[in-house]
Amino acid sequence: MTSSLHHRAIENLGTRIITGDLPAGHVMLAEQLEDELKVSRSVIREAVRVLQSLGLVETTKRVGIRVLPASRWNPFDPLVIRWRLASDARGAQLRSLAELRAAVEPAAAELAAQNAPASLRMELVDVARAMREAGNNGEVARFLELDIRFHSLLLSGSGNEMFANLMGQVAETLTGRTVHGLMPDHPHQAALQWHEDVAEAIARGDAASARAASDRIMRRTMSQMADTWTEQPRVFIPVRQ
Amino acid sequence: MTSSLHHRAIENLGTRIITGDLPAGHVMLAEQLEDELKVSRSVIREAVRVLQSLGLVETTKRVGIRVLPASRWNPFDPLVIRWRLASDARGAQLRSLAELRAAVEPAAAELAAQNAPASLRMELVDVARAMREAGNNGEVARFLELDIRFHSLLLSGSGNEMFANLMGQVAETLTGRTVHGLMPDHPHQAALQWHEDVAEAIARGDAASARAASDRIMRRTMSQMADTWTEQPRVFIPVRQ
DNA sequence: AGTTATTGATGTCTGCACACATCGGTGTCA
DNA sequence: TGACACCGATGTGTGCAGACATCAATAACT
Repeated sequence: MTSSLHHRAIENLGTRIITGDLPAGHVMLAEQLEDELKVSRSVIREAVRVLQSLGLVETTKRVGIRVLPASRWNPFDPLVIRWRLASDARGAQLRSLAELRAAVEPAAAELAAQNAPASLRMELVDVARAMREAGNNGEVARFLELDIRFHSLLLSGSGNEMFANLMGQVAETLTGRTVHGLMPDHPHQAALQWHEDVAEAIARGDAASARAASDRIMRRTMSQMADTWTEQPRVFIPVRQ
Repeated sequence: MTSSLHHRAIENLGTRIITGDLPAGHVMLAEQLEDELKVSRSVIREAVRVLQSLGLVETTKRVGIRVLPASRWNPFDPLVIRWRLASDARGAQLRSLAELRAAVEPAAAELAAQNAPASLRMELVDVARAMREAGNNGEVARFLELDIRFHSLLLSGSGNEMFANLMGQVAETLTGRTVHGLMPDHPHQAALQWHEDVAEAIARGDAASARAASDRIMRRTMSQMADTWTEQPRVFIPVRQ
């Protein structure tokens, strides 16, 4: 099902557009795509419809299927994010996600302290303690698993569905950081403590402390990552008149 | 072109799903939709493909087109946001957007102070000054226009395409707030001053001050709005195992 | 209980008619 | 003679109808 012709057509065109292989302004014809991908019109048409909804292309009668500039892409769409992570812009995408996460997580911690259900608060405390144990024992894989669960619970507990939707992206960045050897085998004691601080503040409903502790975690991760994506070009999206 | 059959089919099904008229778990057949919307199979199929990419439905052979629960919807997609704003969940959607904005704008201000191009910084200062003038003269429409431009410039100047993408939603919330009479004819002097503070801090590259001033604006906005959406039910998205 | 056959829905392909933006030719006017 | 407005030819997306392929849920069978 994942490898239906429709999916493959979307993947093929989406990746080629986002890597810049098909540059903005490039015009394609449906018939030409049929020949190129060796699929029928219906497959192409359905794929183009989806790419259109992602802001990657627009269709005009008598012209064809035109590739849109990056400023028109929907930067929050999971497909777009995945394709960008697999492209040369991987660094810029990771930085954008990290900046978003740094902005959102302290706010999510504050909201979780006010709104999260009791069971979630308790699990958060448990997970934070387990993180310290796994971290001190050098259990890298288990630590990553717990880290992902901690931040997922935090985002979920905010009760803001937009924050919660970032779970997947956060998991991806945490995993990527570990896989690429950017995480020490034994996490810093301060970071472990801050995780426990966040969990306990949320458990007792202390919104300000939860935000402050989460903010410390985010500032630390940002300063750790900062040098890895230096000189990634920034994309300035023009303001519509 | 906006009223193509394809587009209308998406709107029809999308709104009905998001209002709950078509509840999660509800199963439809493509043939039945053809009769209902009086369009051909290709239109239905292309519309369903797009709704599938938004996480609103899934298709299964031998079963049909199944409506997915709200936890599967992509809360960042412009269509989903628009449909939610037009539904009973309007209050909850506005709150989510406000919370996201409150988290993002101070971060955007900080980044803009570090990265924004010079011309943008200068325009930001001009707009902030014009806001004070329009505000003091009770020019509501012009003030709204300038307010939208100010916050758009801020988000754009961050150099983070995800932040910049929120321009549209911010414009919508600011407009909605004015239209619904939640804005006083003469904005508070403190708020006007904070806007100038943000602009001037960005202009001189003072990231910390820019964030602090933006944070004051956001906290004030949030406390103003808080009582309008009291007791809007929160949606907790479960953490995937 | 486990295996196989049936069934019914989506997936894919194809030929056709239509709408309409663009381009080039034609004719008019200065 | 040159510039410009008009108008029809052309080509491409949009929409329609019908066919066959595929595959998973269900029923039938051993």
